[in-house]
Amino acid sequence: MEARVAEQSSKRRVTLTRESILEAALRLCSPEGGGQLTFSRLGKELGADPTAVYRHFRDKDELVLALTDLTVQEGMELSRQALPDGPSDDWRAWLTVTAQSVRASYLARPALAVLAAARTTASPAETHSVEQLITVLHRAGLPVIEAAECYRALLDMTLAMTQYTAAFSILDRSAQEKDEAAWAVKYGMLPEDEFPLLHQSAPRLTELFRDDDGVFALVLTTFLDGVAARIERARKA
Amino acid sequence: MEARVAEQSSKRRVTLTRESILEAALRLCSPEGGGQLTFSRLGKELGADPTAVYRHFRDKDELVLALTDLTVQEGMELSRQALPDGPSDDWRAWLTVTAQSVRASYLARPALAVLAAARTTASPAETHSVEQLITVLHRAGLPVIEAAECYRALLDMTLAMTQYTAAFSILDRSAQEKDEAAWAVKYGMLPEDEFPLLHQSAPRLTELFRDDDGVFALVLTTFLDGVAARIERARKA
DNA sequence: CGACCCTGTCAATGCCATTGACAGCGACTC
DNA sequence: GAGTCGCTGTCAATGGCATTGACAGGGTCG
Repeated sequence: MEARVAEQSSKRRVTLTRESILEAALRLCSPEGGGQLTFSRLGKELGADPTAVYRHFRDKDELVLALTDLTVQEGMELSRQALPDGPSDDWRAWLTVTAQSVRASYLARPALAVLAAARTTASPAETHSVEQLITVLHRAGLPVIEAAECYRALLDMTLAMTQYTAAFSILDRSAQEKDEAAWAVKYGMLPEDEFPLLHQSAPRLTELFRDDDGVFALVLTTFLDGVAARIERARKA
Repeated sequence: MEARVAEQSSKRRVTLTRESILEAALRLCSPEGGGQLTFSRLGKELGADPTAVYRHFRDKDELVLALTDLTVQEGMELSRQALPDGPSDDWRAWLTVTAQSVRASYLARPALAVLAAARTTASPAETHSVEQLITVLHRAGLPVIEAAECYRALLDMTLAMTQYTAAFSILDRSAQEKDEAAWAVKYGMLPEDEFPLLHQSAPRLTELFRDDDGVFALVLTTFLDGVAARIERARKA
């Protein structure tokens, strides 16, 4: 390694590492990076032949898996910064922050969210966070098993809805507008006498159409209300 | 149209209709039909040239949109059969049945669920069902707007989680097992002293791993508990 | 110094959606 | 009833994609 500088960059052979590839891939997944992850783009981004990546990841699936790991991990990290060190008693804040952090990490890379699809990351990224989360729920009064179930339910729901949002955000403007227009028309034309309630709530529904974050917030708080009910029930028993 | 019979089937020109295409496409989306929707497969299924479909749908997106419409519609239809005619007072049953029906319709065609991704079907399929659903919630004590929000939240959550499940079910066995194995190992090796609660709930968590329906049921009932709390709150005010 | 492996390169394969030119055929016009 | 037009199926071609196998340079280890 004699520091032969990169002036010959034209034909210089680049050296890839697992890390450099992951980094570049994450960049590509973000909207600023183009929002599409393909081998050819990845090759260009790295200044190497697209197929060189295969030396480090068996196939695209493995690459995506590693990326989701990083992303969930980042989300958990993010939530840790926003939360007090030790397990506090404010379970609601814990769950909210965790869910929103994971969601935010994913939404920063919509392309990844779409590819990740069903892959519930196998590595309980940041196991400590998970343990703490369950602890918080348990201290609030939930039996351990039930607390674990809540954690799992919350995470899956969050991932699913986030991926859903991401998929939509990736569509080109035209498709999005097409959807929105159709939606607005349908709700605007509802005969008031046949669908009184729907007609009455139409404005709110159209408003919610493009507001995925709003819908997510809705689902989340309702879910948390459910958890609260569960906790209360457990305490009485 | 002189009933020249199909003995000349080799070079006979098939006539496509929007309906016949949709039908064939739905067939392809089901696991029995191969579980993959592509133009070439669709062409073969119809006995026509793949590109003939373009005469009836501008592109794949339009086709998929029409298919999701049909599917949600079928789900709503299904739920109507399982429910009493007029709006009853058992809002919980209503929401449960609706969610599970829509989910079932989608899961019968995992390939579609994956393609549909973010496309919240623009046509409020079976507007009557929606109106009824909101009515039920409103009669239970929820303000109209809030009832509409609940409907939207429930539907989106259901669609998102279902698509999530579908995506996983489409992976080949090997990938699924890879995930599962990694998962089990991770949870099995957790040091008990560092992660006491996680260690304790590991069996339940691994059990939930492949049980997407179980997780969905969990999310759903928790969500409904939340709705119940909301209703109670609204009644008091 | 030689064998070997790690890793980047290159050319090729096969699937996919999509397009444009063409062709049969029915309907409609004069 | 002949000509014209438009609807719709066919065919060949394009460009993007993941993936594979043969090759090659260069570093390492014996």
